[in-house]
Amino acid sequence: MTDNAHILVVDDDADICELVEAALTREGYKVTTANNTSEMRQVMARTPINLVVLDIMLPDGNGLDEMRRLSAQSDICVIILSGKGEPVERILGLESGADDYLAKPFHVHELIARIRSVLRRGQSREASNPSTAEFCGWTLNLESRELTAPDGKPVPLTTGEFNLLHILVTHPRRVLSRDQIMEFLHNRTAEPFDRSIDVQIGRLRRKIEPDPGTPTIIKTVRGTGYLFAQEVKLSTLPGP
Amino acid sequence: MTDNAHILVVDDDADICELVEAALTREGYKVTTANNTSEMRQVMARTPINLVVLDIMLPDGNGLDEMRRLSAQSDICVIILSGKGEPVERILGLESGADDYLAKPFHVHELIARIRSVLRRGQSREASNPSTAEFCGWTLNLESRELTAPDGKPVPLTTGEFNLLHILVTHPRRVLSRDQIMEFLHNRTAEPFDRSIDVQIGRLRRKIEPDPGTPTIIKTVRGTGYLFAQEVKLSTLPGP
DNA sequence: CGCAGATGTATCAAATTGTAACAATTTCGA
DNA sequence: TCGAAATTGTTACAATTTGATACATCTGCG
Repeated sequence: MTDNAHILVVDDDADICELVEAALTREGYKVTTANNTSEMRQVMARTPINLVVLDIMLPDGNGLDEMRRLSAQSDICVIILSGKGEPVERILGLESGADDYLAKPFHVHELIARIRSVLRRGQSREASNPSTAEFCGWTLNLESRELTAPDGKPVPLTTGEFNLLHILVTHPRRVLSRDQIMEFLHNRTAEPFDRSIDVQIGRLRRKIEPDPGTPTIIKTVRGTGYLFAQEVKLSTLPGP
Repeated sequence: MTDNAHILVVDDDADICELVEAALTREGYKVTTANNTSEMRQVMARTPINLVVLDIMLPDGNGLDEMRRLSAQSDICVIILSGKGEPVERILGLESGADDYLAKPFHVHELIARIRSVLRRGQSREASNPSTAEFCGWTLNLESRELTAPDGKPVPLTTGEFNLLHILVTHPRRVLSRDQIMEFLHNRTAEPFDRSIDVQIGRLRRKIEPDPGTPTIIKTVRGTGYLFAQEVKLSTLPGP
């Protein structure tokens, strides 16, 4: 499925479409291109697509709305392309349905890497619910609630720290708002001046960031929320 | 057994029932649907069900109470469907005897994957009523009620300690609320300021944890209950 | 620059859990 | 049946975890 995925590239710039199509074809993917929203809709109506690479700045209307509808009902993955200077973070909230994003201009290699990553993630998501999450050498066991450092030593987590990290690693490369996190943890929305999430994020950072002062794993997205910035490998270990 | 499992889908939304039924039937499962709690009860009274997919937001009362009783006594697996915004801990631990949960709206593929996973896991539980449980080198004989340390020495357990360890090892990697434990041990619910479970947990930890100060086998989930964190091998025949 | 809003974080108070000590209860043998 | 020993539940207090608050820092903007 991953090897032979069918990818739809949607961009109004024909040069970009051509370039990306060539590169992805070389990688062994089936590729179709579309230059606007209506073409995209047509293609998707008649062809089973696994992943869409979508420029959000299309001339004929907002592809995002369309996308949201699609990704809500199907298993289609979405990678967003955004113009430079775009408030990327706002687009990448969970509601958007996007799996990853890439800012223009981008290297084709980077896009290919993201596509692989997203497809792999989608596959394992489909496979079953993960029991472990690996990132930057760390391993979080979601069943036994144990965190293991890159050097193999166990790092104790409190209940709240584990729960927070749990949400983050299962939604990597997505900006999670404080409301979303709060809802996930306590089924309530964040009060106007609620800082509890920030404090917990801080405590978690002190345990897993190499330099908590300049975080590289859990990044802050000012005005929006937090982002698990590293790649996560989710896997399902146990099987009789 | 896994291949030909009989699944009961309980949801008040007829569309969802139909959709899920069609998909699961395609997968080769026997499927029955119910639109409310009383229908569910009727079906379960006359049909041997292997797994229940249950919407917790049913109009006619809380199916969870019913469910808890069932799953405590039988081998029925439960997958909860929840509206979004329910905190995971609450669903998977405290409230229910659920094996997994899925937030609405969900992908049918995702549900199928979870069902497979749960049935696979549940199979070993179902296969037998085990006579021994092994974990981290320890062996608990469920018939003779004897506990053997990794070094082969017998460790005496009191009745209460054995019963507590019994429910823990037979529900590994699942958060058990104090209420659930209390119900299992004494057939009553925990009083508001009842600390007896905590004390017993502490006593058990002192006997089996390498370092009772930082438990790795029996973990606390703050605000919810306790969790047997390590893998357990249940077997029917007395261990070698 | 300085301001306003947002985030980082030390500190404290409240809630929850761990545990020692003791009382109540049960078990079991004489 | 009685009583000693073992077990269990209760209570009080210690330790930990968590959320709230206050203030320090940072960021973007004029």
